[in-house]
Amino acid sequence: MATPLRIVEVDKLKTACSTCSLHELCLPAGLSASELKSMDRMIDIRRTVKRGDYIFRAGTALHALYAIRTGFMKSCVLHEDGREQVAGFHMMGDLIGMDAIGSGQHLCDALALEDSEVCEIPLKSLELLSREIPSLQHHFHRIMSREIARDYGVMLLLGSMRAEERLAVFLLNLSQRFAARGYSSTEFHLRMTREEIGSYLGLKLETVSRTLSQFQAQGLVAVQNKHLRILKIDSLRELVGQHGCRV
Amino acid sequence: MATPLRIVEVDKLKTACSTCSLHELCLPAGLSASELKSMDRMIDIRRTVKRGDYIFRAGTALHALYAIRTGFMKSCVLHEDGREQVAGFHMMGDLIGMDAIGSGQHLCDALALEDSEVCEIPLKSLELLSREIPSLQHHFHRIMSREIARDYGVMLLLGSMRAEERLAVFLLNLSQRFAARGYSSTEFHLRMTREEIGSYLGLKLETVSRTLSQFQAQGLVAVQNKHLRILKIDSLRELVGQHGCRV
DNA sequence: CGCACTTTTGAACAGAATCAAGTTTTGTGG
DNA sequence: CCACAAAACTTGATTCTGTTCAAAAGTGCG
Repeated sequence: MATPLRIVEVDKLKTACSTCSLHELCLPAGLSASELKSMDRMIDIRRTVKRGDYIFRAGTALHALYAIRTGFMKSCVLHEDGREQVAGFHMMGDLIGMDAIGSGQHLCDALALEDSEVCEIPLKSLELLSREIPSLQHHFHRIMSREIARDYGVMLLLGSMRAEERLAVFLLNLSQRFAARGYSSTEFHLRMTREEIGSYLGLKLETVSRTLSQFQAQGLVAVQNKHLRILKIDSLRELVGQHGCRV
Repeated sequence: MATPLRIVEVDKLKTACSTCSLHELCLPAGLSASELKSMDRMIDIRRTVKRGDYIFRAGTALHALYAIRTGFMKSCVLHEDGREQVAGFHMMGDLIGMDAIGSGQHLCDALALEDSEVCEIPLKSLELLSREIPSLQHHFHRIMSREIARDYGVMLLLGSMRAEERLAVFLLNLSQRFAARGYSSTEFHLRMTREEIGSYLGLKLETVSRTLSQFQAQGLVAVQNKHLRILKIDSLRELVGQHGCRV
């Protein structure tokens, strides 16, 4: 029996690892003391990035993957003619830069939407250590796979959902990710502009604004600028998939 | 200087490996005889699938990855409410099933659009062998990364392109993939229906049909049923990114 | 404190979806 | 090999969602 993909749960995140402050990468359980030490050696380079700084840019060579310790960032895919689109928003515990392994060059820009801190993880070191620690190897594969799964969810969103649904999915996804990190699932700050939300969802900023206003009028959320409170999370969930079943 | 992503070249494919008949997976060069033998042992299970057969279904446990030896298939992401969307079309040399590593369950259906042959690659074996053969390990990472890069391209397409551009990108992409496999880049059979093309591109089948007719009227292509000939490939390329720069 | 950026909201417009009808192709069984 | 039914495709007319254009109000950063 085929279980349908639940978009809003695509990137469930496990608990954090206090030892190395990396989340996605720290999952492998049951590591020995020496293995943990190797992990720490591998990810010892920390970088602080200010709001607006690039972590990496499209076209530059891949030096390392980056695990986000704190902060919030976006990645943008660029098209030849100058069009760009937000490919994802990333927060504490996310690993970014994996798109560059294939060609050795980054295919997107990654920039900080607020002052942030990242850990550099040299790909060579990660691969080296992966060969010694099977659970790390498998874990890394799972992280890459989850990124693919997330992308499939976005493709579904962009390809077959109406504006209201897209925004609802977006809010539910943020909610769930904040919750997984120990923050409130119903009240949070939108670190990005309406335009960036629109870019991610394949909508214009006006549409995002209008739809948010509509949600507020319906009593689903309370928005004030970047501060958002989800009032009826179940109604939001119902909204996704109920309307616009254009099969 | 940031080099923008060229969608139509996202999944460039290298030459095939005659030894094991796997393409994406066979790239690592300079393997020793014993390493090649290990590779062959790992991928010794072949499966023939008839047109319409599923290779795997969403919700089922991940048993193996599948390398396509011959044939043509699609993968479909499913939404809770029954909506489904084509997430990709796959042909000789492609590796599918990587979305399932994260959760251990497939998130999409994969089914054959024509009689095909696939090689099963047990994930455990692949990870085991990867630890012994660094070039295989890196190569596998590159394959996963390329899938992520492809997804970013699709996101850009779905999020910011108009119908004509989407179809042009689609045709150029097919053209280039056929060319990379030694087939004609200008003349090929569309193995999928208009509806499946539409699903992949976030369009309705009528729009796909109309746009194809329009391309034909403009002398860009010659279509007859599933047979397609690209007449002005440069015009198609110009079409992408020229129009509809809605930044 | 002021200027630039962001957001909201309205009105007109455009592109693609929907609805609908007719045609062609394909696959199956006699 | 042909006949027939089902599936796939094309094309037209209409509708609707989201974009575009525009203007005003609000926010926040330096």
